Amino acid sequence: MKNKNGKKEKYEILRARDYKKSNELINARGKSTPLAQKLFAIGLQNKRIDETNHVVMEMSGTELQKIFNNKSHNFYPQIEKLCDRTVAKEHATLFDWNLLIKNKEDKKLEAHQVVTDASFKNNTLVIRYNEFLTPQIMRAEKNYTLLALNEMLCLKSGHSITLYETLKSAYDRAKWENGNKDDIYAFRFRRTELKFRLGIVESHGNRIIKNELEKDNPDYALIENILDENGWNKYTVPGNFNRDVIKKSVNELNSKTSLSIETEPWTMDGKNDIGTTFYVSMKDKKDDKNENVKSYSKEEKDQILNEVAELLMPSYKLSQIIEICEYANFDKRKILKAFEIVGNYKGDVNEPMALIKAAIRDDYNESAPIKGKNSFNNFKQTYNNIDFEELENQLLDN
DNA sequence: GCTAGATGCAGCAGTCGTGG
DNA sequence: CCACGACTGCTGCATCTAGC
Repeated sequence: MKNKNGKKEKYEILRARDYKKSNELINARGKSTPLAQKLFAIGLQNKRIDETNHVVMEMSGTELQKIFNNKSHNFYPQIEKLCDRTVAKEHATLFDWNLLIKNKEDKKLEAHQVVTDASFKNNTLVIRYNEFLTPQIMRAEKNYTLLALNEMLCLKSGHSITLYETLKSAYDRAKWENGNKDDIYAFRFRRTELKFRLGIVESHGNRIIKNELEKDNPDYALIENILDENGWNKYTVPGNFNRDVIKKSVNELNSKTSLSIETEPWTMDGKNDIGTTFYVSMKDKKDDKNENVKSYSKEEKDQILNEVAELLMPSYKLSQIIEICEYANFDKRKILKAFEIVGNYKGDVNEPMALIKAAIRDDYNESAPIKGKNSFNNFKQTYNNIDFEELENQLLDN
C-alpha cells in the first residue's frame, strides 16, 4: 500500500475516480472477463487516439499490480496471457471480448471484436480498441453513465460488473425521465435476455437467433429452444439461474456498491417465471453517514487520518486535514475525491476549504477538471447532457 | 537490491445436480 | 424454493530461484 518513503501513491486517488461508459456499450450483449472490463475502466483514465483513429490505452504493469492489490509474481504472466492470441482456447484473452451492437439505421446486429491489438512489453500494457468504439469512448459526454471505479474494481464476479453497469445506467435514465428524482425504479428483464447480456449464452452465429434478437420483441422461447437443441444453453433450470447469477450478483452489489437492489420473479399468466424484476434505488446518503459514524472506531479514524495526512501534508495543515476528515465522517473515498477536485481546479481557489467541504457535502461526482466556479455543481447537469434523439431511439428499441 | 519466473497450495467462481 | 455439494478451472499468495 505504501512505497518506500511511506507515501501513499496515486493509485489510491485513481480508485476514487469515476468512469464514463456509453449506454450503447453498456447495453450491448457480449462476453468478456472481469479483468478485461476492469482494465477497460482503468484505461479510460489515460486514453488517447492514435494516428489511425483507434483508441489506445496505456497502463504501467506496476500501477496495475497496485490497483488490483495483487502482489503475486504471477501477475505479469497473467497480463501477458491476456494479450496472447495464441494461448489455448479455454484461456480467456482480451481478444475474446466481443459485443453485439444494434446498428442504428437498419437495426441489424453487428458483432464486433472489442480489442484489436494488445501487448505487454517493457512493463507497459497497451490496448488498442476497435475503431467502431472510438466515438463510443471519446465522445461519451452524451448519453453515458457515470460509474464509480472503486465500486466496480472491488466486484469479483463478471456478472456483477455487467449487472452493476446495466442497472446503474437504467437507474440514471429513469431518474432523468422523472425529473431527476431519486426513487425506487423497477426494471424487468427476460431471463434469456439477461443470459445474452451477461455473456452466459451466445448466438453461435445462428441466423434464427440473430434475426430474433434484431426484433423489437424477440421470441425468447424460440431462442431458448434453439439454444437447448444445440446444447448451447446454460442454466436450463430457472431456479439455478436465479440462485447462482441473480441472487449472487445482487448480494454483491448490495454489499459493495451505492445501489440498493431488490428482486422479484417476473411471471407471465401465472406460469413459471420468465425473468426478473429489479427494484433499484440509491443507498441513502444520510444512512451512509450514520453508518460511518457508528462503524469507525477511534483507532480506525486515526488510521484514516494518518493515511490522508501522509498523502496531503505538507500541502495542507494537519488541523485542516482533521477538520475535513471530521466533516466527511472519515469517508476516505469522499475525502480523496474532494482533495483531488481541488487539485485539478484550474481557476483561483480563494477558499479551498470551502470548496472541499462543498465537494464532500454534495458527494460531488465529476472527476474531470473544473473549468469555472459556476460549474461546481455540474454533476447535476450530468443527466441533462443526454442526447434526446438517442434516448428516444433507445426507448423505441425497448 | 530489484524485478521477474516457477511451483504448489488454498480458496473462490461458475455450473450443474440432488435431496428435502 | 432452499441447502448443500461435486466438479472444473481460475485467482491469490507464499516461497524459492535466477538474472541484471
